Amino acid sequence: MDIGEIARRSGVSRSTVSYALSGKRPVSKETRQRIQAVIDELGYRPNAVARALKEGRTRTIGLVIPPASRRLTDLQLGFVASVVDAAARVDLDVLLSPSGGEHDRSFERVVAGRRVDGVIVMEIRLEDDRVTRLRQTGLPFVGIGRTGRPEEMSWVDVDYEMLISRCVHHLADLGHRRIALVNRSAELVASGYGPGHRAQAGFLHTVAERHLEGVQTCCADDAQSGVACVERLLDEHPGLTAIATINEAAIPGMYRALSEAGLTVPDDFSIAGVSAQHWAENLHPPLTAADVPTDELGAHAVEMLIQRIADPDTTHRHLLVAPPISLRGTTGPARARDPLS
Amino acid sequence: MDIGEIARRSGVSRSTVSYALSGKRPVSKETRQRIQAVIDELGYRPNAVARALKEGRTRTIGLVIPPASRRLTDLQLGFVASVVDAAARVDLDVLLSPSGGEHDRSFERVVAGRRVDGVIVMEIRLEDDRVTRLRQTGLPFVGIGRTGRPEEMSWVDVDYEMLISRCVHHLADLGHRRIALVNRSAELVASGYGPGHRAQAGFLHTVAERHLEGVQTCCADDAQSGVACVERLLDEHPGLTAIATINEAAIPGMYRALSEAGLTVPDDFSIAGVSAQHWAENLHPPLTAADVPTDELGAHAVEMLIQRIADPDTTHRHLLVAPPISLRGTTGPARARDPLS
DNA sequence: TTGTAAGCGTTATCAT
DNA sequence: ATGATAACGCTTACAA
Repeated sequence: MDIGEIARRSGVSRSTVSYALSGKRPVSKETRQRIQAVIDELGYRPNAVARALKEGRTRTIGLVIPPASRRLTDLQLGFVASVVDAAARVDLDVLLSPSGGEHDRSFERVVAGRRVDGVIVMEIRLEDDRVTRLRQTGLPFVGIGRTGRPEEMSWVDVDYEMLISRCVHHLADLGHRRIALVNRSAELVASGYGPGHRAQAGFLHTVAERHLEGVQTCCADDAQSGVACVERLLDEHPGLTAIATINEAAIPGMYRALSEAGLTVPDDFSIAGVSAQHWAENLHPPLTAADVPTDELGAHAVEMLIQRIADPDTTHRHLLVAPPISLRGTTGPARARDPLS
Repeated sequence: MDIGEIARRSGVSRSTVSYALSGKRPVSKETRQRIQAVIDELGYRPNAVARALKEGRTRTIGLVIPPASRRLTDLQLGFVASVVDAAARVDLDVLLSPSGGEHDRSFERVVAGRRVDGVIVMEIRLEDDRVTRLRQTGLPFVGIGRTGRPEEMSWVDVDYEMLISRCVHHLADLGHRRIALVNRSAELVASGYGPGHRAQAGFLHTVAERHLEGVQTCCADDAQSGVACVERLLDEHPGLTAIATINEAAIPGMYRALSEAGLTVPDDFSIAGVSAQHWAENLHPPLTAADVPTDELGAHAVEMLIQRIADPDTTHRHLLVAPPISLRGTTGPARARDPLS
């Protein structure tokens, strides 16, 4: 059943049906009602594909997520949820593209095949092939995260440099002198993952500024790795009393390793991080952390994208958030660790 | 730039370009190379929308998820990931539709607008409007979950009835006599959520069979509710020594409430559940649970859907899994609780 | 081996 | 107020 069918049955032309539906030109009340009756009877709905072809837009946005095979972190999930939610609110559909690996067939399909009006890209690297490709095609896009030349694109991002710096300051204020940064996975950081590098930068300059002893390490995004990471840290750096981290997925493991080493948090050891709010709250003990407002960021990304789709030549907009650190249960005054315990 | 542009520049007709691309009819080596050169130079990619209109299929499947606003459980996330993954593997894109609430505009758009070739629906109720609607439209679909008349549709599902029954048997074998079932939220169950009802059925008949004292309760899908739920349970049923549950999101809260009540797991209290494997493993202590193979289920759902798309009239297929219970750290021999402690 | 042309279901520009 | 008709970009009979 197509628009022609409706036209025939209501005794009007196809254009009249189209106009009755869109309201873009006046249609007499009687014909409109007659058409509507037929539509209701047959349950007709315009074919979105045909409309997209004709109109040159799909009313769909692409969301480029990390490959689904490796589990997404809670923060990433928060972004996905908020983008989907914000898009649904303005009647946009979301096409998922799990990309970032090598042969991004899905990415190419979505982007080069013009299946979408614009794209939101997650987990951006300082040098990012997908961004390069998007720029080539001219398809409007917004990053959740930014490249090394951030002026040249629209993005929303978390100010990891600032946040880690604040964490370190906070820990230093509590008297901690030996502090570790637990970063995301080594591969991710090596591949130029922005937050990893910026967290590192924030860590280094604050450690220097406060004359602390800083050690940084990478850790894969899971609890087991968190355990191994902290065990190694405690072993190699007996004087360590605190951790700052952007690796939320590893935190439960850190807790475990600490407690198995006989250390209580926050009495013997402090942890401060960057995380999704509900995640931080639901940990036990609840994590002292900067709560990333994923909802706000995702909604803004969608809004920016819509604007770029409407007018691709507007100047780029940026949103960098540095939420305050919420004091919860994992940071306290430094207490010297007995290297033999 | 369209296929006509490529045709012009290579001095052939548009159909030749199309055939050179699809290989559906032989094209001489020279012309093919000439065409390919032009394509490479201009970076041409066929417009997926036009192709979809012509071919009558979109090479896209819809995935109907619970509204993104209320957080998805780990199990749900596991399904989403595995569907996206399985679809990507066979070059299908996934269009997300957060539906199930009241105003399912997104669902209507996707389904009635024929934006997809088929749909996978999550969180199916015993009576499900979306299933009814899909049946009306004739669009191929597969459920992750099943309605009250499961023969009439294709689905994959977890045998919650069997699994909860096994949990209860396991706990009974360990000597527990007073056992609670912690279900999903009251609204969900009231709305006819299949797993909730089937878990209940399994619980009731096994409790009867083993002559146990069973109490069932609902609990929202979050840690806080888990705390409240267990507090109430301990308060109202002093003899309770074990819980069986399908509410994974509430488990961290249950742990907390138990430990705050001075009860250790599994020495004083046992818990057995149904959950995603990594979730069960990463809890502390790791949860004795039936590990739902989300990967297998998601992949099967996609495979079934592809088959139904290819031949909408094949008989319905079903996959009901009842993974074994993995013994981990949360179940042990019953020990009488001191009602005054 | 290649070209011509119809048609997928819309929307929108002309007419009337 | 309404109708005829030309696109949108592609695939695929049907011809040559």
